[in-house]
Formats: sequence, structure tokens, C-alpha cells
Amino acid sequence: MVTKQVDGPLNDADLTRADSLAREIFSDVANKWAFLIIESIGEHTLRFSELRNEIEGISHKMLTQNLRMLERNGLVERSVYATVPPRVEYTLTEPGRALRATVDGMCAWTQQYLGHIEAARHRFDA
Amino acid sequence: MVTKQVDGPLNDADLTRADSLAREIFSDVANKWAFLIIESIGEHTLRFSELRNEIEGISHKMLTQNLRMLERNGLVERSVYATVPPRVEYTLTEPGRALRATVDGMCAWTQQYLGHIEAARHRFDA
DNA sequence: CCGAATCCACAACGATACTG
DNA sequence: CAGTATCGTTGTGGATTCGG
Repeated sequence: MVTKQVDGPLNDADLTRADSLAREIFSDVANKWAFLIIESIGEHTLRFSELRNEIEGISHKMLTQNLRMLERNGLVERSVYATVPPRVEYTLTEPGRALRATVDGMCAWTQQYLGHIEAARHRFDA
Repeated sequence: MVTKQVDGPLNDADLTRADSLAREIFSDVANKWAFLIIESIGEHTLRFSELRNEIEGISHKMLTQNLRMLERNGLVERSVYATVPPRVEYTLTEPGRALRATVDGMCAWTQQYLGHIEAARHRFDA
């Protein structure tokens, strides 16, 4: 469970260890850069610079930060080749590929409801 | 498409209007509070205060901000009843329910790989 | 080529107070 | 009860620089 389902007064102690871990993971992974990185890697093996080129608008810093985070959580694997110049490649691990299904779903959802959402925005902004 | 798939030098003009809209939606929706709100509402009809209680750790401000954003994008519907005290209820719209499938997938993923991730973290932190 | 560290501008966020 | 506004603090994220 990621959201609370009980109804009493709430405090931190209400979260079990597993719940708080789940929330932590959620906070890490449920962000746009992480999703875009996972989507970009997909089944490929990509270098840092390739990822940087593929993800429009991501900064060097954001890319490294999110790659570290994803590596720490075991979603991507980082392979370093001690060549000159150095070569670093990223691939999705099994958990990473599993999550990719979810991210793909969201991409499809975005495409499907694009017009719908645009219309809703115009209505709201008026 | 949400990520770029071409390989030339990149600039903002490379994004078509639909792409930039897709990215905007992605930036809005792919964040942890939005996901937790969607997950909490689910098939229910919840009041502001009920959402506040159900989502551990969300502030009044974050909840209103994200609810406005989701309403603007047409994912939640807001119903105001002019009673005393006022009563405001939130439900998912059709696009919102469609996205919920994705969010559910992520919740399930989190549960499934919880141990896996925890182990990966310990390895990484060492 | 990749990544870490520094600096700093500005956005995010929480707390608080006020309105209908 | 729900929402807006303001304020002060924290944190995010970009630009840059240096190092392996």
C-alpha cells in the first residue's frame, strides 16, 4: 500500500517500515526525468551522451543525478569501460524493464488523451 | 512520442506542437503527489479533507495545487455544494480512470520489487 | 567522455493567517 | 470546510569548472 487506508488520526508511526520504503521508492521514481530515462533506454544500451541527446531539455546534472538514483534502486545497470575517452553505458535491469511497461502505458495514455486534455485546459483557463 | 528519436543536433524547434504538449502533460502528471491523489480517489468520491487524511504527509497547499492541476488537465472533476459548511468532492474523470490503470501498475510494481530494491540500495550504499 | 563539486538564482514547499 | 495569499526557508536545478 502506498496510500493510507485507515481512518483514525494519522501520524508517522502509522506507516509500517514496508510502507515508508514504498513511499520512498515512489518519491524517487515517480518523477518525469526518471520516466523519460527509462523510456529512452528501453531495450537499448545507451551511453551517457546518447541519453543526453535523446532526452530533450535534460541537463547534465539532472541526468547524472537521476541515473545515480535509478542505479541505486537497481533499475539501471551502469557499465564503465576504461578506454580513452571513457565509455559508460546504461541498460535497464529486470526490475527496470518491468517498470518500463508502466511507463509505456503512461506514454500511450498521453497520446490517447492529448486532444481531450488540451480541450480541458482551454475550458479551465477560461 | 515523448522522447526524441532522431539523431541530428537538437533544438527547441525540433519538438512539434503535439510533442511539446505531451511533454508538458508528462511534466504535470508524472509526479508523486499527482499519482498518490489519483490512487487515493480511485473509484471513490472524496472530499478535500478526506484526501488530506488519506495521503500521509501531503500539505494543504500541495493538495490544492495538485488538485487544481489535475482538474485543469481534465483528470479529476470538482463538485462544489453550497452548504454550510461547504462541501467539495473530487472524482476521477474518464481520462483520470484510464491513467489510474498505469498508476496501479506502478503500485503493484513497487510491492513486487520492494525487497529487490532494498537489496540494491544496500549494495549501492556500500 | 563522464562525473563530481561549486555557486547562485529561483521555484517549491510548509506554516500561518485570513475569507466566504 | 475549503480555498487563497503571504512569507520565510529549504531545496532544486542550471551553468561552470575541474578532475579522472
